[in-house]
Amino acid sequence: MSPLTDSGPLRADSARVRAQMLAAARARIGEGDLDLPMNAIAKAAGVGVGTAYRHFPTRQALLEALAVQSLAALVADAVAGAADPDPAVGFTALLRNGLRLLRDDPTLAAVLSSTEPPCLATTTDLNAQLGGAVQTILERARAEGVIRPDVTADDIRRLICGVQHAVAAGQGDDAADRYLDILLAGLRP
Amino acid sequence: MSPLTDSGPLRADSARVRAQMLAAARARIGEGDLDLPMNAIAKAAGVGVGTAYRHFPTRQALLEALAVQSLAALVADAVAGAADPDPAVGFTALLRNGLRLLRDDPTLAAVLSSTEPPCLATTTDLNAQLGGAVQTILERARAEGVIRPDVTADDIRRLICGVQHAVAAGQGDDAADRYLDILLAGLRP
DNA sequence: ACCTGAACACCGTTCAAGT
DNA sequence: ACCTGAACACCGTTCAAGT
Repeated sequence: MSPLTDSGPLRADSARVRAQMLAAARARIGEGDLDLPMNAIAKAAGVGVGTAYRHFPTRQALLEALAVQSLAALVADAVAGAADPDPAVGFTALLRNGLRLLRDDPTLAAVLSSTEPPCLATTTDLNAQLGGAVQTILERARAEGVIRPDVTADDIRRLICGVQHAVAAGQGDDAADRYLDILLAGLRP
Repeated sequence: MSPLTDSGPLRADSARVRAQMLAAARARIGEGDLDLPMNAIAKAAGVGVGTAYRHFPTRQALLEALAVQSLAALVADAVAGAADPDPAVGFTALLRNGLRLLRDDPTLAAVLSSTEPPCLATTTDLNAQLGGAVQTILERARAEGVIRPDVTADDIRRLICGVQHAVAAGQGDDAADRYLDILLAGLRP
């Protein structure tokens, strides 16, 4: 069973290698270093480069594996938002939570704003779940008349990534809340 | 006179090398290749790598040199917008023109959304001119009551780069106009 | 079967040697 | 003075050889 199928349990040592690589990559990212040299990560994880490539054939695959946690959290938030009694509250909560997750995890921003199709089936699944939940939120908000009628789930994904980009294009100031507010105001009908 | 001072005329051959490098870099970018390998550009321009580095000590310097045209055009647009009889018109024209220039020139996006200070004095100058003109536009629009009072020139820079990012995070669709509209609506008081 | 790491190609950057 | 390109360090990626 290849790790690439990402279905079924891995052998114990394979899972260990995978975890060590992810930990090494996260350590690098934690130090602000956003690019992930395969050679360096393999060495830090104590495995040969070939083994590293067997687990993550491309840097994008590694990036997606790192982002799975945050992406799953975002899906959970979106599902919760879709079930909120007040559609407007669910909608604003989605944007607020999304922006927070994007700020806390740079790999999520990389995965969410990528134009390429995902490497991992898990990412594809989570993306689909996210799209479904966001669409539900939008339909309910639209029925309530609290958002522009022409906004799609894909628009929301792109716009929230754009706001994150704007927030990141400055020093650690109070921009996040203000920009989120501007986006919310702009999305009202 | 070193080319790095970017003041005063260059010797004829130096100017030729510079132009050849910029042309080679633009050719690469034109093919969608956004990173600029110094070795490859030096070879394409027919000069040694050392000479390439004397002209552009870092890739950021090369990027800024490529962006100067677009940045100057944006400054001109902003100055024109600041002189518009109708502050609201000047303001919307600024955002519209800015987004168009960002879409047409990927190097402008790289330079405008960079958090690092510029390499070239020219970039610093143009940035300052741009900031001044945008601030004038904002003050006039604020006096007219057509924008939120707390929006700064830096916010505008970051937000327009964010919208560009959102536009770029999709296929060639009609997103640019819609996202610009959302931003404009969000910026109203 | 799986893992290793030498090996090849490539890019950034410097600097001794040329003119 | 200025230019050249060999040279060194580094990273991506593959694959023959080991276990």
